[in-house]
Amino acid sequence: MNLKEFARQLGLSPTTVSRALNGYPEVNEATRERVMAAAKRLNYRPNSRAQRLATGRAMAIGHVIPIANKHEMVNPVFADFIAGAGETYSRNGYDMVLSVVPDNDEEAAYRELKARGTVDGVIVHGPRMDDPRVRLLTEIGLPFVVHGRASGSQTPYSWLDVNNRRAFRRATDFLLDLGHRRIALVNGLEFMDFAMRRRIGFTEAQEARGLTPAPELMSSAEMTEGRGHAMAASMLALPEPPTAFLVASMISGMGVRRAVEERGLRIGRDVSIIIHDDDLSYMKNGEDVPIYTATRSSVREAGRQAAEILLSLITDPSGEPQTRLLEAELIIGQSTGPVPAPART
Amino acid sequence: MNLKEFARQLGLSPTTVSRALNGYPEVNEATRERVMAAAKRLNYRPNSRAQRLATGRAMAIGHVIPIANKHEMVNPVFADFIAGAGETYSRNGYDMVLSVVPDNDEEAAYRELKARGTVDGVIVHGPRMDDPRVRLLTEIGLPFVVHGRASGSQTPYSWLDVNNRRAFRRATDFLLDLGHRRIALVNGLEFMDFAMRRRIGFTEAQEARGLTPAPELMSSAEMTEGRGHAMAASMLALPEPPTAFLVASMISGMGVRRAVEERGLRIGRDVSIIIHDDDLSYMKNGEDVPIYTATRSSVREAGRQAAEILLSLITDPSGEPQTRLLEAELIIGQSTGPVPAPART
DNA sequence: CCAGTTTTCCAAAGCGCTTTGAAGACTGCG
DNA sequence: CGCAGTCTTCAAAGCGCTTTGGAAAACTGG
Repeated sequence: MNLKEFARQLGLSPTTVSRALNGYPEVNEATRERVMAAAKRLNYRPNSRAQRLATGRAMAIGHVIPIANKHEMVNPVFADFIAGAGETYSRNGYDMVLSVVPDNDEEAAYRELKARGTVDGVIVHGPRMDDPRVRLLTEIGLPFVVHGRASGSQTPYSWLDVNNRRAFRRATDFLLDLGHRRIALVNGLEFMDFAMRRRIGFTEAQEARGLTPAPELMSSAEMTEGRGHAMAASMLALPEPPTAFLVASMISGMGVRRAVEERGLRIGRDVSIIIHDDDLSYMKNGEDVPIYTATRSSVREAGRQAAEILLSLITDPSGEPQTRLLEAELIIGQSTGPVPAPART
Repeated sequence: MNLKEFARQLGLSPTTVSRALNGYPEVNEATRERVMAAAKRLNYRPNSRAQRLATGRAMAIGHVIPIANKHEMVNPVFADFIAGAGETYSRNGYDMVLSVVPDNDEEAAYRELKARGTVDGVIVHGPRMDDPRVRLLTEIGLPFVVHGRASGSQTPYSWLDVNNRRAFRRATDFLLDLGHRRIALVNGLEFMDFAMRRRIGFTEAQEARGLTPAPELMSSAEMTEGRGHAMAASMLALPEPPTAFLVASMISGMGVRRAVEERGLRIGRDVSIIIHDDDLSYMKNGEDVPIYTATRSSVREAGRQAAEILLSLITDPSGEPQTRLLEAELIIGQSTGPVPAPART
């Protein structure tokens, strides 16, 4: 059923019906109700393809997911971010379109999205330092919001980020207050902007107390269970092993836990662990009592808010870039405790 | 730049240009090359909104993600499935559109997708037994492929599934062969079709040897670390605790591991664990040596293949429903070993 | 009761593409 | 040279909606 036929059945012109459906004021309230009721009854919905062509808007937001040629991983926070953003989109009548592209085609993917008018804007995921996508998108004029930040970008741009530096600084301070001096950093890949900021927070906290972070206790790799395990295992094998770990994610944290337990050490007593907790729905840090002490910030909420920013940018294209910095909370769990008496060795 | 203007610059009619671009035979090869070259040079891309209206095809596939009113979790395998399906879509010029909807609106979401013509087909995720979506989609005539199966459905439909029953039967047999007799099942929610099949495989293997599975060793819940931990912890506290666990996912498995270690038991020696491994890119079961013995089946590959089936269904709507059953492989890791001598108690 | 408003509705022109039906430009053959 | 047959190109009619510019109808107040 199309508009023409639907209007005919109502004895109205397509114009009036369209206006009634879209809430324009120049239609009698009684008429509008009649139209609305009939639409529901006859299950009429305007064809979205026609609507998009006529209005010139795609009513869709793009998310480009680059996949490395072989087995690059899908970012595990992705699902939750998407869920959050999707809520916002649905509420506002937008669709979410995902493009999975080989990572060397990413630029082409954005250009295509713009040229074909498939979406009205995009969210940029996993920004690196000085990320080229910022310039590209600014140049081609496709509205965007970065989830995270791209330090070093010349042009201003919209972003939403967690205050990673402060989060890791606070976590480090917490460990220092517990007496820990051999604190290890099990970081994500440090060309990622967020990981770089976390390292700065980690370092700053120690330097503020006149301490120098030991280079052998700072590691960075992909945030998987396996890599977390490997990094922790090798550090625990050092002559002066760490008494505490600051870990980039829940998943790496599980690897660290495994490494600690393999050495027969007790978490929270022999070794303390703080993780960053993205509050993923399928990876809860305990039900009531947190398992890990953690810096927590909901990535789902980040998705919701990033989407809101993007939609407002699209609605009002003249506006300034918008930025939003979320604070992580430090939640105390069972994985931390005072530094053990230096009995060992 | 639109087709009309682009054609004018080339000194051709829009008709010819359109045909050249779309590979129709009735255009001179020399002309086609000239058009192609110009398109690249001037960066012309047909507007997808107009194309979709004119062709009557959406060139998009929908994935509906239901979110329960409060904090329902996002399925952790979702990201990898999407990545796999997305590869197939991209290769074939299709977009992927995700709809995040409150779970009580799911039916309405499908109806809307159909009525508005936003997508050409959908993938159904997380089927339950006798899933109502199968009938709904058949009824409204929206092509679909189920990821998993919906046992009890009357009408035939297309699906792609892992042979969950056989996988769990083999895993159980493997444990039985190692001498285990107190084997626990830490299953997913059993109104989910895949979980129900796994339980059948688990039970069958034991019954085939004249054994009766102990009811107190069969549990089912959401597949989270926390729930896995809780189920395992309570079973380990039984007077006759299990010597082996068959676990529905890597994540639950981590909870089981934690419970085992909390009791001071060693995995692979005191207690064996087999998990089902979806081969998620961010949740690898070890780099070279598998951490867990596991039934493995790549959910990413499932995504790729399910998408292929759906596209073929769309291309040839007259065809029969297609089904595909993937076998999981049993891979041997470090988490299993012979049943310990009955020294305990 | 009527000119002037305001309200309510409509005809028709797009949006940028694809596709049908037809015409023009070439062939080869008698 | 003329014509049937084949290639190549084009004009115009949609696809199903929104939106502009009016016109008709329904209210106003003097």
